[in-house]
Amino acid sequence: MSASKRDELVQKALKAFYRGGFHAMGMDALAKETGVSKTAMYKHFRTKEDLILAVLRLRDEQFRNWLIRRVEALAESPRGRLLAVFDALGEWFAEPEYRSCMFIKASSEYQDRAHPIHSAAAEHKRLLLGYFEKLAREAGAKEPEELSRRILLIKEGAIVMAHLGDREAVAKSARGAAEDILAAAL
Amino acid sequence: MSASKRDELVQKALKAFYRGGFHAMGMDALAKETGVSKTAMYKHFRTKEDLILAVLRLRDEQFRNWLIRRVEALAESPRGRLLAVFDALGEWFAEPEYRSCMFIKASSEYQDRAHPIHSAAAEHKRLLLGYFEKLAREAGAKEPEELSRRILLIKEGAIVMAHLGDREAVAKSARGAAEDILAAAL
DNA sequence: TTCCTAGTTTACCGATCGGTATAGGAGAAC
DNA sequence: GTTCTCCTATACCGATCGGTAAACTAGGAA
Repeated sequence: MSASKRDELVQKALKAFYRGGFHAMGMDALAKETGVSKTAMYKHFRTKEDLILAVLRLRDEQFRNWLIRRVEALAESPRGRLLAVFDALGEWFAEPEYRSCMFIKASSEYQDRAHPIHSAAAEHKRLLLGYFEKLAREAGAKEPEELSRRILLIKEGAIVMAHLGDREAVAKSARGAAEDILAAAL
Repeated sequence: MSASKRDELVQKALKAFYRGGFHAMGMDALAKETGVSKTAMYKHFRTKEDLILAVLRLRDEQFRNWLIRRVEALAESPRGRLLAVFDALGEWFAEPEYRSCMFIKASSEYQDRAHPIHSAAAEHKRLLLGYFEKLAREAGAKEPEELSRRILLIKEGAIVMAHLGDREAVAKSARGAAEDILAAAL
């Protein structure tokens, strides 16, 4: 089992599902887009669902690594980093390929809370919340748990609205909202 | 063309699409769920897309009417009403049938900004923004446009997170975040 | 050389997709 | 009673769905 080919498939499938949606992207179309034959895909993954779960695992790792790296490059203090989250988001929104959050879309298409895909989406948000909570604690917040929930709320709202409206204005408003919330919480 | 039968179809289709998703809910399954024959459905709507657009029009009207009615019942002052938005949301989240926002899901499945379904979702958010802006203006906000954007941001974030995590905690945090933002904006 | 592995192409499976055609039934209007 | 409207049920269309079977090829190891 060539691990590199498998990873290549997951990476290309990630892009394809991100652009096309999970139900709308069929396995035949996926084979054509990735350049990997259907037979090979089913050698690596028993079902489409398994492939999607692998895609989500990759995306979770990819996104959180990117966000943390970016935030740490943009600001030094914990407080500055909580705000830098929204500068990083602004950069993401400015990419022409931006199409909302893969996990929000996954939970939209697989709504049952018991479904593994829905759970994977929830887990991603939980991990993000953990990072924000760490920053909030370092920043000396009175209630770091509550502050991190509010930061996450604004982040998710920004992602949704950036997909539907003026992306630049959304990033700015989100940062402004975060400033107000930080001012009240520290 | 019996208008009442048509409306009945749209109402039942709304529930079916809300539970099942747009791509996942096929026209045969829809006929079974609504009790309306496929032939009759295609007498009223030329395509599935047309039916979905009618569903979204109904949902927009339904949701905004409900929200405005609820907000006006919960508080008298414009400031209080901006906060009551999140009490109303909390009531919505508590319903067992709650499954996120139909328009967020629509824009997740139809991502192209030029697609009529995506546009309908964007329009719904624009109308909500208008309502919040009116309240912000009445409340005497320095920048009502900016304040309304921030309120909408928190509302959308709350809807997403309520779909993925602890709904009660989300509603509370959203209200708290809105309080901070109102305090800074008025 | 021989064998195994990892991948390919092509074709196929039953089911479902969105959409249509046909025939007929129930009820109101004339 | 007849016609028109609105609906039904059933069957069908070609295309695509997720998934599988079979035969083949290229490369590396024994």
